[in-house]
Amino acid sequence: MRDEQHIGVSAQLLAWYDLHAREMPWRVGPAARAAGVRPAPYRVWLSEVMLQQTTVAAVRDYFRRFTARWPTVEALAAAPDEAVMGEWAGLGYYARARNLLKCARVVARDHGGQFPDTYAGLIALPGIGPYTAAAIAAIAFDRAETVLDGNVERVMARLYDIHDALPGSKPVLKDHAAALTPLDRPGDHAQAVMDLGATICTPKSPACGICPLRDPCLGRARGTAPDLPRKAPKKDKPVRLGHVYLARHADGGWLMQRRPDRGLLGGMLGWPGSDWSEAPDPAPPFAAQWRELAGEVRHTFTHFHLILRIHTAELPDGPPPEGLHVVGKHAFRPSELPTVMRKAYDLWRGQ
DNA sequence: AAAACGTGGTC
DNA sequence: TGACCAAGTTT
Repeated sequence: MRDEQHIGVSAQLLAWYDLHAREMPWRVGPAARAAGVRPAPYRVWLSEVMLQQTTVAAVRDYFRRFTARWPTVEALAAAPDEAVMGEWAGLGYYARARNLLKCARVVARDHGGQFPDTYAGLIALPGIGPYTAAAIAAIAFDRAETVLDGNVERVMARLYDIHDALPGSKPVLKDHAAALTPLDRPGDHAQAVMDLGATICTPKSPACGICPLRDPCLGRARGTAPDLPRKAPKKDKPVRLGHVYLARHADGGWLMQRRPDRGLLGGMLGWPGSDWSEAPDPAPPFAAQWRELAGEVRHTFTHFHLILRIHTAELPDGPPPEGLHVVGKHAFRPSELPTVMRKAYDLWRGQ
């Protein structure tokens, strides 16, 4: 339900956004927006997928490189898998890149290169969940859908002083967010709430003094805002060990492995090696005098810490072992490796 | 429904 | 310096 209180809050928010919206490569400027220009659905989709669990600062350059290399969804759909995975390297959550390509190919093949313009049509596509479907529908197609991301959850929990912990409180927070969603400019409203959460209503030490919603905010009035939203405690991360093997040919090529299309770092290029566990068996890809580098790579994934030992040897002539291939000196680009694999290469380079 | 799934910045 | 956190989705 939407009453005068909600209308007042969303008006405040839009007024603030018109003055303080941050420049982003996927946004259209205020003047063009006022003239009714909407961002291309392809660009909205690409940016929203990149922004899943990822900061604006990290996404900017990736977005620019992707749109320069693949300006349309048809161009992206026609790209080889390895090119897209290589361009995504370093951004993390690589299932996003695999689903991005799947989605582009469905849109190109089954929808004539046009993204569906409804929540229901969008959420049926790979890699598009409730948040992203609502975001694209609102921002690209001006539909009055309500987005619920981490920012919106935090802003709603504080604005209405909701003490129930996430994720159980999601439905209540969504109801509040929906009541605020205007029929006019729903896309700008969605981006306004998220910008507010990212710049003013921050997780720690929110800037309530300069917040456009300081008057109606219950959390601020009651002093609870900085401690909201409550969340279930996180589990601690176990430590796992692993070995990787950097085999370099005299001509400068490297022995590498394309990881299987599912699971950790799925679809990405990497070094052959052991499994990652409490007590991994060393697993050199061929028999040789392997030399263990001094030092180690430490890397933290979402759910475990990894300590990686790096081994190196010269790669002999002849066909590579089963499942592996040689990446030539000029084809090898560290920037196309996931970060943990690039760290292993950096350690080798520094020896 | 809970767990898997990356990374870099921040305090 | 290590925990927390970011414009979530999939299984």
